Amino acid sequence: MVVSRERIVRSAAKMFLTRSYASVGISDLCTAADVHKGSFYHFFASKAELAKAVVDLHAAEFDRRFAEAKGLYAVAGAVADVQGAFEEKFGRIVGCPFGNLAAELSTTDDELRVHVAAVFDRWEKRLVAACEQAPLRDGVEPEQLARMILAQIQGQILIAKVRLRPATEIAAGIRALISANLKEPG
Amino acid sequence: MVVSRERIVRSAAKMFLTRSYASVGISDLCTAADVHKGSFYHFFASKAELAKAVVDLHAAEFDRRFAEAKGLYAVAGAVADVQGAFEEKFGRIVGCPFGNLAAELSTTDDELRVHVAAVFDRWEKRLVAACEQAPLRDGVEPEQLARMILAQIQGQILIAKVRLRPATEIAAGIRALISANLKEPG
DNA sequence: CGCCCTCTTGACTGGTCGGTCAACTAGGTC
DNA sequence: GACCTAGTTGACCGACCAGTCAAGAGGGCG
Repeated sequence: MVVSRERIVRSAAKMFLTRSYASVGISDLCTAADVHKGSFYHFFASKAELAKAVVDLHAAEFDRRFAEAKGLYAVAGAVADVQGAFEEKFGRIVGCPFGNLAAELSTTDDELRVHVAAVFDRWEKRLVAACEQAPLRDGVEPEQLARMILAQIQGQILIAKVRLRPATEIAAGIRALISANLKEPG
Repeated sequence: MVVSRERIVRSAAKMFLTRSYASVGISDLCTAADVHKGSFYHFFASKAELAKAVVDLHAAEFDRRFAEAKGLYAVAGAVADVQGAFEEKFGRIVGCPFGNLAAELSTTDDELRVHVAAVFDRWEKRLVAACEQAPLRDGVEPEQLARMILAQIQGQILIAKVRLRPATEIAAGIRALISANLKEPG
């Protein structure tokens, strides 16, 4: 059934977020997903392949949320919503699913690195589009601002994770960056 | 001798940067540091203790660099210098030593998380001081801007690592953030 | 019924992991 | 010389790791 594969990916997504990639063993994972080892390797050639599938799962979820968000501030809101949902589910900020995996694996698993890079590229493109439609202050380039917003999102999330700060603080930082670059801070 | 302990920490710092914490085994490490396992455990109670020592090593290096940097733009320059040095040494952006370890371990090793959080706190305090002496645009709070700069640094480094971009791009993002919040962009 | 195919089961493997240990060396001190 | 301490050596440990595999279950289809 499709169900088993999905259970595996969803369990992995949860466990990679609350622990880390390396600290989750295939056996742990199979127990959590109520699946046996052989089944796991029926669906995935390796643990690394699973990581890519987890990225795809999160990317699909993010795509859905971002499609609804119109305007720069809505992007900040979408990030805050997602992080807030994680916070509620896990009791703390657990980091960005992409950023976490990228930070841990991008030096050792180039395929995953490229996979995450593609997510960031798509994300940035959408930000550029939103920037182009916003009333930016003179001299502010949409591409430059989009990259700054993406970095701000990743940085705020990482710092909130390390400091155990609430998701609301993440959103505040992103909004402040946006308003600093608009003609009429809204 | 003191030399052995130092060789271990320096090797670990290098290997954690170019690979990751989990992917470096104690045996790998001992080989690289030309030390035997027993010696390692003479100096460190566990691998986790080593991680803290590595953070301390990097923190000392950063403190030295930052002490010289006067003014907000100098901070951006200091970050660029450090990342540029890593880039030259390793042939690519390998990430922030603190951010990398924090991202990988802060959910599973609370002591390390606190250790890195302290580094960020000190770093931020210095940024606040620099912001207070800078001609900020009206309505910009030094504390808020300092947190944004810290997040921008971490985010830019992480994204550069994932995308394999040069260190110069990191500096550009940080400088753009600063100039967007100054009265007279320099 | 027999055949195929997808999915499942769980025992198994070889290797690596972090960590332990008892024996040893080398200086310093009295 | 006797003793202490700091550092070194490398064999050793049990646990766990990612990954394998042969056997089977069960549904669809002729």
